[in-house]
Amino acid sequence: MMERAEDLRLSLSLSSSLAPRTHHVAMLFHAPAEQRFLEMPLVPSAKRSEVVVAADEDRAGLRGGAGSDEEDGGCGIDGSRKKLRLSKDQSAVLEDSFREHPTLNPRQKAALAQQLGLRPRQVEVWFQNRRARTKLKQTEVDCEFLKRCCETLTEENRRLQKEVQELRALKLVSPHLYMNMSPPTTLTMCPSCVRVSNNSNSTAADRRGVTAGGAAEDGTGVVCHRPIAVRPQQSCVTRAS
DNA sequence: AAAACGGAGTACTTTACCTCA
DNA sequence: CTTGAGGTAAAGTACTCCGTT
Repeated sequence: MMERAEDLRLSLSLSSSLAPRTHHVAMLFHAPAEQRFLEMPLVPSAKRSEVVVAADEDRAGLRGGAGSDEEDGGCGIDGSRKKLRLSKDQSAVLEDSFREHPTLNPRQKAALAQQLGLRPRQVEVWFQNRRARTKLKQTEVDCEFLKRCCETLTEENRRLQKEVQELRALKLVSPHLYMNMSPPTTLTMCPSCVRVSNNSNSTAADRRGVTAGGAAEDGTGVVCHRPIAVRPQQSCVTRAS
């Protein structure tokens, strides 16, 4: 399906490196390459129908030089809008150019239009739509990333809840053992808790930071699951090695 | 400094065409 | 072979932002 071919063409990687470009495009523009867009490997649209390709080639043959914005509105005799399909070559050149700079100045637009035998307006529209597609893809990638973050935090939360429950049970069963046990080492220190953990006068229970309720209060009313192994520079969710 | 204006960009929509069941 | 649904890309429209006058 066309969708899958498009997906390949638009597939985003988090690499910031740029793929090698063809020379004819690089020579067209003198502005420095903008690298804020992600790499999008070019994969030829394999499933394009023969009919369309033939039509594209016909059109490419017919269109000689650059058209103007006024000429050939792309409408049929009855006023209906005729849909333009860009040829593979045209798309490839536009893609290369897009990787070079996702926005065009008027000179670049005119040069591209002339090179491809398109109207400047068509080049402009292609870039607008291309930016929209890139943004959409990036949004999907971001969404996936946040989903994974959410799953990780949910799992971490589950684990911590379980740990609290186990400690509560242990305290009920054998308080003496509980007070003398060495602290679990699965959590690192939350920076906001350093003040409390550095108190040298604190008791073992204080250092453990777990009250009868399973959590400690720092005097401000804020419940704080206190440190176990202190690492001030790391966040609460960082796992000790 | 504020208003008017134009150019360029984005968001959203429409339309034509393609693929597939 | 035909048809309808769903998807995609090209193009249209409305709006915002920003620099200039």
